[in-house]
Amino acid sequence: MPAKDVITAQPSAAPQSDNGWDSLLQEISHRPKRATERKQDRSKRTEQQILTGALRVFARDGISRSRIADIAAEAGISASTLYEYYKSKEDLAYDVPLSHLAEFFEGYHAAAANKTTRERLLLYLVMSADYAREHAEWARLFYLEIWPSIFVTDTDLRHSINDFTRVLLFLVNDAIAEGWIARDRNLYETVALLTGGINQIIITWLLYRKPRNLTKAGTEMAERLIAMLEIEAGATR
Amino acid sequence: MPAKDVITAQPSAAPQSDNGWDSLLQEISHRPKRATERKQDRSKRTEQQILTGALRVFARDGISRSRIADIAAEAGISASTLYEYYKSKEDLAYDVPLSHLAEFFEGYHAAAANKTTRERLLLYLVMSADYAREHAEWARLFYLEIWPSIFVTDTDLRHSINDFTRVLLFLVNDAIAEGWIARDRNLYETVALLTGGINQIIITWLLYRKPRNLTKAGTEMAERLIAMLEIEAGATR
DNA sequence: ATCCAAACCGAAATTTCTTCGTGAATATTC
DNA sequence: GAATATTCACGAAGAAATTTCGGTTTGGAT
Repeated sequence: MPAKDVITAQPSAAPQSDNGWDSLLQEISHRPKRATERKQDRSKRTEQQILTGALRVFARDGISRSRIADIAAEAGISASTLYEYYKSKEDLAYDVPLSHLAEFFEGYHAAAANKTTRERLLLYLVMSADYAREHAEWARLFYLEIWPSIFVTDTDLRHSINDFTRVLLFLVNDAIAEGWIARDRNLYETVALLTGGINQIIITWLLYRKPRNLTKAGTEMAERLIAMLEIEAGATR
Repeated sequence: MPAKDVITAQPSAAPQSDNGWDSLLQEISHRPKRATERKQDRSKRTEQQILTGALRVFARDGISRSRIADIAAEAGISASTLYEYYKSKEDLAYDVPLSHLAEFFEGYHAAAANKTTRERLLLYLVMSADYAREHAEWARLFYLEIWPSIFVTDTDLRHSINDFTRVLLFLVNDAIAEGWIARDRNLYETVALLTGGINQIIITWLLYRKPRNLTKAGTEMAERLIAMLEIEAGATR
């Protein structure tokens, strides 16, 4: 079944291509962890402590200023032991956000079940903002350092970042098929608009703690964006 | 004259408060350079060569991976000499984008003269994208490393980044006064929408070179954003 | 031409990341 | 449950980069 079918499918009240949806979210929230799994319980614990400590230190000092020695101390191990787990500081930095991303997608997948496309889109934007608020350290690392970094070539991470966009692409596609987002607008431009709008709110909050209430602001922005797209579709119909 | 006047002023065909506009752009495009000016011609040349070399190396390798020795080599000086000019690598990284920013604001100020608020807003967004295209190395450094960095405390740079938003705030304020942007919408949310939309296009271009034609995509996005705001204002009037 | 400050550089110090050899802890096999 | 193998941990040494320091050269005013 060519991907084009998603675009040319018939509009319907319930979101079409639910199979595509579930398999997409399935794939996204269960991306394989690293190939080499830890053998002993002790080291699974240590691995978790490294990730926790690294997240705290990276978020506090930024990747560049963070010191391996500090992270190791947070994790209660020596610096050299850390190299048994990650081959470099960069490698560690790029692994830290992955588990949170999977968690987000998993939570979203569950919350979006049995919803219309419009509700799913709204929920996605709202949950993005809300997850950033709930996991501010992670959000700092992810939105301010990882996402914009052109040097993220680590494939797992790059995939996960692209997944963020893929979900939106899927939903906007459905919305176009359902007729409430303008068909004659560039698909990627619409996605950029949605991503940009919500991310800008998140980034501003991370940098300046304004707006005070990120959940409220994210919801407002999400509702406004969707309403605008609907009006636009109506105006050009 | 309190700042509120900008908000409560009468709508008019030509943009009101042109004095405020000119003094804002004036201030923005002529932020003071560093306090200690170089004394000899030779070192003014060297300073320029450092900035040029640093921009190239930072854009190519990223701030973190860039080496002072490489930058010094590009500038044709020894590494230790570089420390006569900048007290650290970070310091240098944060100084590099400043002159380009001033140049952008200066160019915009000239281009925006004798235009309506709507034209000015459109021009601002379009020129932002276009300037990034024309100065891709600078844009990489600025949009992907500097802007999102929470650790930019260097006041000059922080000011300049905020200036980017201040111009939009000013224009949206005028547009609200003129009645073509909804008054009942949060001002900062509208600015976030504009900034986010256009930045997302720029960032995607920097990361993936898509869309191919950034100027065209930026123009499309800018026109769409403004049209949406106008429709929104009409719908809620 | 002389003098002084500014600019420059090589070498050394410092800081941080990373590797390596070895010993301790844990799991597996008999 | 002892012997063996594997995994995990660490201190010390090595490597790579930033930054400092002392002394030399250069530019420009007098």
